[in-house]
Amino acid sequence: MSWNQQIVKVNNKSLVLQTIKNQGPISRADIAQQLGLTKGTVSSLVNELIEAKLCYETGPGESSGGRRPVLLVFNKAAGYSIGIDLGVNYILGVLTDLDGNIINEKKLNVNVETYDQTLSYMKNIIYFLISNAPESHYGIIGIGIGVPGIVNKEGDILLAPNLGWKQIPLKSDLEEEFQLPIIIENEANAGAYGEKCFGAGKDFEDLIYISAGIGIGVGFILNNELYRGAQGFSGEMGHMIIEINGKECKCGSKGCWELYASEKALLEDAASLSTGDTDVNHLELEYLIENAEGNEKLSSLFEQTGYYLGVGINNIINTFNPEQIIIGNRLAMGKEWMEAPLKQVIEDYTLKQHQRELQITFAKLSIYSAALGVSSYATENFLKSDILN
Amino acid sequence: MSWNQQIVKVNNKSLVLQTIKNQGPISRADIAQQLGLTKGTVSSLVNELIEAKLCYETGPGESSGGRRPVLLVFNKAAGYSIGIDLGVNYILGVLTDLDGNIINEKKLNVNVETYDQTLSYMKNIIYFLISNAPESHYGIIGIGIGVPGIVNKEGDILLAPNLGWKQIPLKSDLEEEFQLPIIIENEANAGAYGEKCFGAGKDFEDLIYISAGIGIGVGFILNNELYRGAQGFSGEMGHMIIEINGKECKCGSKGCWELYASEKALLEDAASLSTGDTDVNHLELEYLIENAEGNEKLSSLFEQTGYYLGVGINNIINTFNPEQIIIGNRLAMGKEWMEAPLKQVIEDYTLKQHQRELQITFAKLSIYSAALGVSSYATENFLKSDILN
DNA sequence: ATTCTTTGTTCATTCAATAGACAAACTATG
DNA sequence: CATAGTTTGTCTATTGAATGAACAAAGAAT
Repeated sequence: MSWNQQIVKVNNKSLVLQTIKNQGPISRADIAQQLGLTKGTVSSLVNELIEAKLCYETGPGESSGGRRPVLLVFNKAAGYSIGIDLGVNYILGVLTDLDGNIINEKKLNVNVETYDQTLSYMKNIIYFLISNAPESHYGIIGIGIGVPGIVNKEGDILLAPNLGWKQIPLKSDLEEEFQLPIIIENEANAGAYGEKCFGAGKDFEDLIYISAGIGIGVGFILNNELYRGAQGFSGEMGHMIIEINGKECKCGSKGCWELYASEKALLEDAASLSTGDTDVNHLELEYLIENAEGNEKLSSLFEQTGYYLGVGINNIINTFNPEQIIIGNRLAMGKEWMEAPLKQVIEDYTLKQHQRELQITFAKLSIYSAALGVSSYATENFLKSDILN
Repeated sequence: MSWNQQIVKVNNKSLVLQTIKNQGPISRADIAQQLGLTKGTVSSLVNELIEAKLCYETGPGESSGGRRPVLLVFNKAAGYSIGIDLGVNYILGVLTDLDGNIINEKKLNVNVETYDQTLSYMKNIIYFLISNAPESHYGIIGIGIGVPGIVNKEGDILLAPNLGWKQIPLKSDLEEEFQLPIIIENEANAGAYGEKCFGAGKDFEDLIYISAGIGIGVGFILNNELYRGAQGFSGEMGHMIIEINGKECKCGSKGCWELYASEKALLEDAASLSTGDTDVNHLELEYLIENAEGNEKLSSLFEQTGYYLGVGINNIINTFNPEQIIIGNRLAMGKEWMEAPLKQVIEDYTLKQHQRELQITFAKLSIYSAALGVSSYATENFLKSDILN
């Protein structure tokens, strides 16, 4: 609520740590100048950070005409974080250091069915990652889970249509099992955060991440922070109406964006192409992408999806005026075919002012966006926690 | 950048002032308990606020079993703020005290034409309000202007289609004239802020204000703050595509929301009703509303507009997961006819989770939303400025 | 009349940042 | 190579904002 000296100290210590983390190796003098603190203050804060094993001194740096500086680096191995991407037909777990480097990973290609079954898969992955983690001062500092569904702020999954789940107390189940800080996040939010921290969105403050998979979800980074909405359900833009009286959607509405621009829509259209070869096994996105070259029907299907993606993105841009749009999740694999028609829609339709200084890119972290996002979120929570006291 | 004792003091003083402003009359002891500060700290901060004329002691309050408290009240007359709503066919100016009460107002019903002409109207209104303002310690503390167009963060109007303006340096022109802090804000943002401070949105943290007039603009209050987008152009949702290959829009796109749900759309449809009575003078919203009763063609036109408004609002809700939607500006006058169909669309189409704990209302401040919003914004800037040092 | 509560002030204490002095370590220069 | 100038990092006295405890004033309760 109110402010006092202790809060000042914690905030300044956190700023010093962030500076070392982002710009290290860096000297005390440089930190002081950048943050506008005195050298003495920085010295004492750094000493506490060193004592807490959050950073350490490395060799001396280059002199710039005087005494050589002692360089400080962030101790990325002070602990390890776990991120899980719970997909519809896979579970991907990563163990990362505090800088977000993947140290270990495990992927299970399983179709999610019952919650109990899936929970046990997840626990196995987590136990595997924990038991193979390197020794460290803080050990495992937290676990983040990205989930394709509607998650409230308490960490319950209210609804995950593509998993067929409802009302799942995932956070408390995992807290009970692991006695560690647990973060449950919508998969699009997780992806947005991942790309913001490590991927295409590194240098941007206002970006929108579009998770185009079986369905479409959207994650918002506004003013450098994830925006979750009043109850935590923001970003369900797959159900934005882009065609009044359009196709009927399972959600009860009509003309929803994801009926036109999702992987599911693409696969259904591909099936109805009925080239005689309607073997359902071939109807996988990977297969379609491989075979689009030279197949005009298929490639124009991708172009159509790109067009429809562009329509929704037009709406997003006019709404948010973001600096950057990142297209991620499985459909991003079709970049080669979709990028041109997508950008054409924006150029033709979107308000000109919004197009200046706007970047539209595809995700850089491929399948790791969401897992790295939640892992990094857990790390950030840890670095802003009581360890600074 | 970094933190120190002075910042702590300013923040605490600001908190004390806000507490007095929102909850006054209140005692020093109550403030201390609420903010978690000691009585001594509050005492000394309050004394400085009294010295700065920002609050004063009023009579003693009721005893709760001991010494009677000295009650403090915010000095709403320490200065006055000016808010201007620049409409397409009117200019409304208000002078408010620091609590947002309207002390004086002046409305000009003029059709905006050239910038120079309009600027001179505005200056006249401002001079009128300034010269008739009561004596006060700080005098006029700032001027806010709400503009129906795209405004950048520097206070230039980049584009105001309904005024026919481009690249107008409004802020610097006014600063030069009045030597006062000037705030230029998009009209929808201004309205959102007004309703948040004084109207339907008082107790909400995440709300969306829909300014449905000739065009449609939208203002976002997210986490209690106005969100403006990367460059300040957020909320241009009138150009959200809700019908692929729909009607052509002047913006270059097709199927834009405001082609279906704005006042302009309604008027055009009404004109094409051609009941023989196509006198253009009658084609004013006020006239249509008055005559809708008993006129089925007209009333169903309003219902249709309500339906289309609902479609866009559905998209907004699924996107933002707000606590509240406020429909404002001129179309809000048609509440009687539009509310039911509008809410029906939401009930039928919007994801059920988002509907819980969601309120959809019409603006409470009627034509004053925007003017009060910018005036209040100027006030807030003043109360968080150097006067606290 | 006495005791207990509550309010608001005062003052010594605490603690984080600051400013400035200083030693150590390095560069540049004649 | 000796000297002067720079840069780094530490140390110490000082500043200033919040704290906590004591206390007087004012009222309630008995």
